[in-house]
Amino acid sequence: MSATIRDIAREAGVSTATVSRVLNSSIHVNEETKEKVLNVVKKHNYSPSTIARGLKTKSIKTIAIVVKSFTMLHHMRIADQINNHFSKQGYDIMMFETGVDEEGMSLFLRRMLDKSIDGIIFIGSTFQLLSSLPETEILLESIPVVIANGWLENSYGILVDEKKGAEMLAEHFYSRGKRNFVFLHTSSTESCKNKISGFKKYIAENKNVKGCVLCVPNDLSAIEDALSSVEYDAVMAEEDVLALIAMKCLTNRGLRIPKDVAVGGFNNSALSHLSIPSLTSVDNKAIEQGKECAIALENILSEPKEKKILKIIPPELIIREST
Amino acid sequence: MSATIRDIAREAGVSTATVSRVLNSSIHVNEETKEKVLNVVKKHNYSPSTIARGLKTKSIKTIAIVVKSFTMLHHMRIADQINNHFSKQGYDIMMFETGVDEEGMSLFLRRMLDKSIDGIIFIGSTFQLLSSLPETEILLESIPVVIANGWLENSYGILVDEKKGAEMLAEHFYSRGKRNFVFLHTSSTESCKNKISGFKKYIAENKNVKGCVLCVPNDLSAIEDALSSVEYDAVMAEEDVLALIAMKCLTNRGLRIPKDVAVGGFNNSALSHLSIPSLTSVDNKAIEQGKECAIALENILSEPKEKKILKIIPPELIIREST
DNA sequence: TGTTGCTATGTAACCGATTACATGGTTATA
DNA sequence: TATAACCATGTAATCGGTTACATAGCAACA
Repeated sequence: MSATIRDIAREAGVSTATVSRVLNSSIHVNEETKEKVLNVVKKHNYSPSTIARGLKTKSIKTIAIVVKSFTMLHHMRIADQINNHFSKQGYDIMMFETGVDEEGMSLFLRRMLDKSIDGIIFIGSTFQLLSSLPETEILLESIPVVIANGWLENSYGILVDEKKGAEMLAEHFYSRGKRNFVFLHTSSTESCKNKISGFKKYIAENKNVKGCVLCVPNDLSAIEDALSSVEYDAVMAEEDVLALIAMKCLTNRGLRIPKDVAVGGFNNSALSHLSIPSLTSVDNKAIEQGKECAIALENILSEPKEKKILKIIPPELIIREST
Repeated sequence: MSATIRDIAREAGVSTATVSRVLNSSIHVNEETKEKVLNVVKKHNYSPSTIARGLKTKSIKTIAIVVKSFTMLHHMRIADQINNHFSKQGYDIMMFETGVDEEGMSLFLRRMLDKSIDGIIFIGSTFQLLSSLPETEILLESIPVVIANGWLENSYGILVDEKKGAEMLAEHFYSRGKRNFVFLHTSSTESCKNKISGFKKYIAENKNVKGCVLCVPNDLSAIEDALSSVEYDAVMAEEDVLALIAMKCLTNRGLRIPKDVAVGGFNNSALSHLSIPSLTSVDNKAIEQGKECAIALENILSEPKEKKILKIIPPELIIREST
């Protein structure tokens, strides 16, 4: 259908090697020939087949981004930054949504290997589970890998200090006069565990503060029930959306926010300044994380030796009306 | 690094053709040979290179999804469905985030052509602009294209009847006793224009209803100003997030929702039942749209003749506390 | 027995690029 | 003038698969 390098070569009266040289401008080519070739190229709107090139060069200039779900906004914000960075450099982005079961994951990793993908970025602490898969070792040997919000030996990890974030939020509750905290969560990802450990640490270090951790199913009435079952004056929710749900439950029960109960979440998502009252949230720095991931991967691509690095980004507490 | 078909062939004592046949099970192969080959394949964890195969077969089994931004949740919900559908069939998903300027778009289309991509799905009415680009014609001839929320001649379009949705919401305002509407928007996409035309149609057909359209910059204080400048008892916002912003402004001014002002949005996003009060919204059927897109593309892939079809999905009004 | 047909498999061309190596021409150096 | 060095370009192998065509073995049929 569309022209091949041979067509161009024939029409320009040169060999395919010369056409290739003109296009990749590696070695010097006579100006005249160069121009002649470029004219034919332009005339036919020719652009070399990525696949054919990839077969020889072992690179198809594409980065894989792996997320648990396309609808997790926080992760997509990270992906967005990665895309911005790499599309400027002529890379394409392949996106994978993986279930979290180990079997699906193994299958996925194996598929990854036959595609000559240049690098992989996993987004989300979910992918910590990679460490337990036998395929992971082979993968790490063959393809540069960066993980956002997680870390594996022999890979490059970008983390936000979520434990610290939880401590900051707890500290802030305290400064508002609250003494009886609840940590509310529906998942039990690594990320959530980190937050819980920060929460518990704060409580342990401040004897006049009480606190408990509530794990609830992701369901409005279940959350309502759970929140009615204990006493508290501050709720820390695993994530902004969950914080909004909590706020809704509290408001329904006639409690005033932040007077009766303070509420805080994580991620500083777009929603947090839209709710009424607006939501205090720990910003987990999606944009920075995305940028750092992209830079990290780019470095590995150009300097294949550097690996095994862990970069920790400090979170930031964004105070709004809910506390 | 990893084994090639020749390695497998040698070790199994057969020719590469036989290995290929075993793996693609096209022609019948002797059971014994088949088993022998499969053993070697399993032993080396061999899986054929997608690229090498693609060079010959002109298909790399990947679908491109094109969106304006990864952070547009409504579009990502559609993408999510498409991914679910195609990953089951062994396809990979390449995702592109494009600016909306024509130049970037042209460049993008050209790049698309050298990748032997099996099909493209554009998500969003933004991509209506394709109709004005010269490259589009070539693209449509060479690759199956489906558009969600838009339509081009010679392509397959999946649309939600947004005009109707706006009328439904207006009708609903009316039934709640409201007579003076505002349509609030920040963008001027095709999608938004459709909603406005439904809004205006309703007003034109109901003489005792007044209404105006406010176009505002996407900025909290600008929206606050705009909403203070006119009189109304119902606000229809282009999109749920904008509706939430409007609700926030109204609440700040001491207006009660829905008693003083009713508010409705579009997309029935996850937020809409979390706000206080929860938000009435026109469900634009992201899940159905995604599924229909995937099915449509799959049909085109198997029956290349069928094209030029337009499928219209009816929206659904989800009534909540804000009206 | 000779022809036909079928099955199982091998041989090698091909997909469309890149690139190591070869070549021929020109210029600089001894 | 012979040799080296360099430049511009062509030739052909190569990447790792698929597949049209060839072939060999065997059964069936007239």
